Amino acid sequence: MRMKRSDGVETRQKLLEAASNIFADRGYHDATVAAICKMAKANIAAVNYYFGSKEELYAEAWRYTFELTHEKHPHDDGVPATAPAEERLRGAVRSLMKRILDPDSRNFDIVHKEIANPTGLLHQVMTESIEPLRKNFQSLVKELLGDGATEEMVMLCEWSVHSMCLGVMFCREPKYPNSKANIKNMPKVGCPKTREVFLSMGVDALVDHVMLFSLAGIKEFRKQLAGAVS
Amino acid sequence: MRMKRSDGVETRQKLLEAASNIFADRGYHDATVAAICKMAKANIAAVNYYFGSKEELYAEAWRYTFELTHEKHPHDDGVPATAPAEERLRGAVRSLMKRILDPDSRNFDIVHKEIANPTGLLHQVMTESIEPLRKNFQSLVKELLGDGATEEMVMLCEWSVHSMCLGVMFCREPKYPNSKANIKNMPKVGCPKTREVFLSMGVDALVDHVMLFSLAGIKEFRKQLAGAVS
DNA sequence: GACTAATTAAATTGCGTGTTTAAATTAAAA
DNA sequence: TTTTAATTTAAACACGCAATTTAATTAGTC
Repeated sequence: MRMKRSDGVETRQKLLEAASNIFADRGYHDATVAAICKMAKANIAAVNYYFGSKEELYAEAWRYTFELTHEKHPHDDGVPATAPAEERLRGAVRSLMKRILDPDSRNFDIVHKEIANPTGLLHQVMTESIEPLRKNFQSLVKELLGDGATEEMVMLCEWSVHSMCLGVMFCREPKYPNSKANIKNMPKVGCPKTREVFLSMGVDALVDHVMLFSLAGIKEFRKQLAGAVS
Repeated sequence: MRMKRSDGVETRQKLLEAASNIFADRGYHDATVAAICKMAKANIAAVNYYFGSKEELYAEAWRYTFELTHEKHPHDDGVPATAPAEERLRGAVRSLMKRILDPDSRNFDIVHKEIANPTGLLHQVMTESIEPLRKNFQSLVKELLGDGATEEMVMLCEWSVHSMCLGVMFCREPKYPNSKANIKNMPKVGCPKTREVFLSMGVDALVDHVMLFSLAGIKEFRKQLAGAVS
C-alpha cells in the first residue's frame, strides 16, 4: 500500500478552509466552485477530484467548521460534570455564545444561511451533530426546573435560553468578499448602536445577562409549580 | 387628467402578491421575474412596466407585506395606551409573535432571507419601518425597569425579550414552491418535536411564557438595582 | 526509474436571466 | 363612435456563468 502524497492532503485541507468561508459568505447557491478553488489556490477541477461534487464538499465543509469550532470552544466550556447544574448551564451558554461570536468560526454563518435558504443537503449531518448538544441543554434545564416539570415546560425554558443565545448572532459583522451584494447600502442588521454596545461588553457580560434572565425565569416557573402542588 | 385603467391596478396588485410569495420562498437572488409573472398570470414584461426593475419590485413587495401584516396585527394588539406598562408590553409581544407565526404573513420570511443573504436593497425601507417599533419596545422595557436603569440595561433586556419572540420564527413551516431545493431531505430546522408542541400550544400560551421569562428577568434586574443603591 | 497520485488547461454541456422593443389590444374619455 | 393612451403581448436582446469531464502533464513515493 502506497502512502498518499502529502501535497494532496494539503490541497484538500485548503479547499475545506476556502469552502467554509465562501459558503459562509454567500450560501450554497451563490457560492461557486471557481471562487472556492481560487481562494484555495487550487485548480478548478480540484473540488471534483477530492470531493466528487459541490454538494459533498458543502456537507464536508460544514462538518469541518463544526469540528473546528468545537475544538476551540468545548461544549461545556471546561466546567466539570460534577459542578452544580447552574454552573454547567452557564458553561453551556458561554460555549454556545463563544461559538456564535467568534469571527473565525464560520459554522453558524453556514447554518444561518441554510436555515433561511434550505438546500436540504445538511439535514443529516446537522441533526447528528447538533442533537446531542440540544439534549444536553435540555437535561440541564430539566435539572434546574426540578422534578415537577412537565416536558412542555422543559421545552419552553430550554427554548427561551437558546433563543437568547442565538439572538447575539445578529451581532456578527457581515462579510461579503466578492459577493454580488451592494456593499454601500448593506444593512447593519438591527440597531447598529445595540451591536456596538454588545460587542464592547464582551462575551462574559452577555453570558451573565442571559443567565440572569434564564435563572430568573426558571425560578419563577418553580414558584408556580410549588404553588400548584400545595 | 385621465384616470388609470382599473385592470392595470389589478395587475400591479397581483404582481405584489406574487412577488411577496416568491421572494419569501426563494430570496432575492433565487427568485426570478419569470416565476413572479407566471404566478401573477401576467406577461414577463409586466414587472418592468409597473416597477421599473426587479430591485424596485423587491422593495415594494417588502413594504406591501409589512403594511398587510400590520393591518392584520396592530403593533399594540389593541391594548390601550392608558393600560399599565406590563399589559402594553404583553400587547407588543403578542402582536410581534402573531406577525411571525401567521403563515399568511410573508414579511418575516423576506426579512429572514435578507438578513442571512443581504442584498442591501431593503436597508432604507426596513429601517424606516422597523425603527419606531423597536423604540416602542425599548420604552416599554425602560418603563418596567424603572428610573435607575442604564441605557445598557434597557438594551440588554429589550434584546432578550425580542430574541425570545424571534425564536418562534423557527416554528414556521418552510414553503418552497418550485424551488431548486431538495424537498425530500428538507430540514425541519431545529427539533421537529419542539415545533409540533409549540404550534399545538397556540400563540397565547407562547406569549404567556415569553412574558413570564421577561418579567421575571426584569424584576431580578430591579432587585439588583435596588441592592446596588442601598 | 517506475508507478501513480496530483495537477492542469481546455473543452464540454447546459441553462438562464433581467430588460427592451415594437406591435397589438383594450378600456375609458370625448 | 371615435379617439387616445394605458396596458398587454411575444419575441428578441444582451449579458453570463455554472459544474463537471477529459486527457495530457507534473511530481512525490517506493
